[in-house]
Amino acid sequence: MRAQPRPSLEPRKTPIQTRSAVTVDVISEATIQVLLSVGPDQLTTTRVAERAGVSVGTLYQYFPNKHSLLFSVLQQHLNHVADAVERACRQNHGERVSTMVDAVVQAFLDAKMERADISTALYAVATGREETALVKKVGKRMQVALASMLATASDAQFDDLPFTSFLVFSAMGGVMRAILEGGAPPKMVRSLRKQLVLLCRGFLMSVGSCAQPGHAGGDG
Amino acid sequence: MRAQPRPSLEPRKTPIQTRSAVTVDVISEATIQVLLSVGPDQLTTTRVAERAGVSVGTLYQYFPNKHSLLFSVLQQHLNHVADAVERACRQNHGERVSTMVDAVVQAFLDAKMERADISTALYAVATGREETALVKKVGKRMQVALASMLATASDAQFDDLPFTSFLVFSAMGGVMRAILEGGAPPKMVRSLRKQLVLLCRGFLMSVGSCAQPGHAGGDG
Amino acid sequence: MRAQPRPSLEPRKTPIQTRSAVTVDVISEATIQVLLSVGPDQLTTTRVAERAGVSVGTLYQYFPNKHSLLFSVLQQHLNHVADAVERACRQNHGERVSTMVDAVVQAFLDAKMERADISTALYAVATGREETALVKKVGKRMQVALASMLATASDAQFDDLPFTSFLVFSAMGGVMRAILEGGAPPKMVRSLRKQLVLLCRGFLMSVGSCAQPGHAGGDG
Amino acid sequence: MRAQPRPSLEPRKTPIQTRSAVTVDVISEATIQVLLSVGPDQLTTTRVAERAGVSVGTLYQYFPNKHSLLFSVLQQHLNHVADAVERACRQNHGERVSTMVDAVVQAFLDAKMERADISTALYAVATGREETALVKKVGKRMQVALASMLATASDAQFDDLPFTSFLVFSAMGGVMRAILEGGAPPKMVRSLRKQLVLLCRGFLMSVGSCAQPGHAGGDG
DNA sequence: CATGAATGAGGTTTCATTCAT
DNA sequence: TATGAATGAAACCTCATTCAT
Repeated sequence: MRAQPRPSLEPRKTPIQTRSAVTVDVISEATIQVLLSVGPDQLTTTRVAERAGVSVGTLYQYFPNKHSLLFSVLQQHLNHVADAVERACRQNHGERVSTMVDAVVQAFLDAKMERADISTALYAVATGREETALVKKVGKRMQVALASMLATASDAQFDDLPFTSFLVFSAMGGVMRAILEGGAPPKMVRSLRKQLVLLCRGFLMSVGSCAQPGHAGGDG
Repeated sequence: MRAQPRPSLEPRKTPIQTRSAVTVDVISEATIQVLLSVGPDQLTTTRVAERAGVSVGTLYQYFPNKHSLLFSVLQQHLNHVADAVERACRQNHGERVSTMVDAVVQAFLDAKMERADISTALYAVATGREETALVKKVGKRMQVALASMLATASDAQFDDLPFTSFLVFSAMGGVMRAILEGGAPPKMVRSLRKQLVLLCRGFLMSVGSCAQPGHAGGDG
Repeated sequence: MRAQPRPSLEPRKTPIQTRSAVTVDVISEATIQVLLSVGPDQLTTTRVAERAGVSVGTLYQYFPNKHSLLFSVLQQHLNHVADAVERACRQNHGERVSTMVDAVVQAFLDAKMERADISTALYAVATGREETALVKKVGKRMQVALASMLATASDAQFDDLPFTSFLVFSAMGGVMRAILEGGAPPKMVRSLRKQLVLLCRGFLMSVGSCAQPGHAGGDG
Repeated sequence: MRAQPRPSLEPRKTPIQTRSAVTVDVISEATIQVLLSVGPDQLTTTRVAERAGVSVGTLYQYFPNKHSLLFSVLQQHLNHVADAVERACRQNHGERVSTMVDAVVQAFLDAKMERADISTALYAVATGREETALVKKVGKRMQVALASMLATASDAQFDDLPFTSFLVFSAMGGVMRAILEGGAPPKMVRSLRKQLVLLCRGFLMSVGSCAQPGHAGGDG
């Protein structure tokens, strides 16, 4: 039987016991590996199970269907990145824009590069409706975090913070993707960080109005 | 891991006669429609043929396999966009950076928005190895055009033009994608153009060094 | 001309468990039945699976493709026959030519007739390149066995044993085929054996030179 | 539409006009070529038409369906061989067995070797019911011719001429096939003729009773 | 809980045949 | 009469999913 009306995406059992948790991780990791080695079209549940060293049956104990497997891996990765960005934002409230940009770029880049293979593999997964929605949702989280940080900038004010944040993140996202799918030239990452900072800072400078010191701009 | 022959992507017969040419177009258009209505995973050659109002057999007369069908549609679209961008670049050699940015953003945005449905549908297609490679290749074309235009800017110079162009395009691409997949808010497109210009201009100002001090070339 | 991958002919999984082994046999037998009832052109994997009482999927667990299924059945049969002939040859080293001929004809005929239906059905299978090659290879085995037995004949010597054996077997093979495809008249088989013996013996007498002068070996 | 209840095998139009006759021949020859170059499984009507330099439509003007095309080619070849054999038999009534055997072997071998490629290609065609029946029928013709010749042998008499002829031809046929499918070693054909003569003669000597000259021995 | 053989709907693709031009 | 684009039934084969062991 083929996939019917897209049943639940929730993992089947919350792994409380250690063994289960390990199994889930093994399967998730195997998913990435298969994704990278044969691509999303050749990814089959059997193949993932094989690579994970478990039987298909076991895989289906932890994930109700193939879709949920991919979805879960994507979700995990996106959340990981968003968490990092949120943390960075939280820690830089009240700073100057330049500092903020440094911090966010750094956090975003590090989170993505930490497991560049995963980041790369997952682009091919974020294809369906639900995936696109998820990407959007988690993206929103980061945008909100960025926006509320920028609102506290000591040296600038912004008109349309939601849209501005949206632009910053989608631009950064586009660059990341191009880099990762292009097969990240090793040392380019170095200069990448600087350029990304320039890109974001340049933009924020353009759209923000300088705030005179001592004049803590009103609205949030 | 299974070896995949992935046979030729070349169309099977070059449509010389009118009827054939029409058929090919009908099929390509149907592909877009199906992509938009059911998504890439539910896209089947049968469905495409149905939507096109031809038989599967006919589809296979013009495309050797499903993959080549999708590839062809993607290629067409990307080339369309790249052509527009190249044209814009060619026509603005020697101008000031600001003008250049305006022109390129305009061209890119228009080309993408002209058939926003196609642009959107195809994100889900640019997933496999070959597709990614194609995106990269056509992207390169645009970057080269941009770079050689920027090299003639009357009011600025750039250090690493290839990388700079790469960044500009991947940033713009990222924003476009986010907008399109987000379901382009109607009037947002207006402001989008302005913001995109700011984004690119801001970045280029940051990385470029002003050319002739005191000589603010008078443009129209 | 189209390149044909013709992928592996190797069975997909060696059936270790009892259930599997049974399944493989059931499928092989069904293949024969279908071959006999509808002929090779109407033989489809679905039909075979149906007849075997399993699903197509199961069939494909054990045979990577239709071709391998037919090949496997052919191989099994040919080996069965060749084994019988080899055994007969081994057991009659040193005998007189007449005895040898009796033994070989008997073995060959019995092996073929034991499952006359299979023998008959498979003629239609030995059609492609690989099948022809297999027939040739297994034929060679029998010829070698025959040749090395004839070399030890107590009452004759032969010049060109390889070619002689080749002729003996291809002649016998031709007769067998004609009989089987003609729809073996029941009692004809009786006389067939005698005639086949005459055919082979007559030929071997013609090409072989008598060994012991004065001892003109009589008939068996 | 697929082949339905095996419609007529008769060529659609008897080619009275020269042009038609040529076309039919061109198509028949193309069939052989395709058979030899890609094998029976890859033989398609389109492929044959291409090779023949005509359109599929034209092919279907002369042959009602694919089956009839193959059947016709087979028939032509078999008749050609049978004609040669019949002629040889007719011309050697009243001769001695040895002469008869020489003549028949010669005729058979020559007819087969004249277009060894055709002979070889067609083995793969004589697979279905109708083809087998045809082979049998034409074989019968030759057997009858042989039998009625042997009945007039000046130096021997035979018990069961039908069966004897059947054996002679099926043995010869088997050898021919093995030689042709084995890829006829060039000079082997020379010795082949001699061996074939020995084979047949040896057998006929065994089963026939010598007739004393002048003594037209009755039967047992 | 784990296993992996079995399932079968359904996708991709072919190709004999027709018929409008 | 020749053409070859169009047809669509049907073949091959895959793979998500289940369930008896």
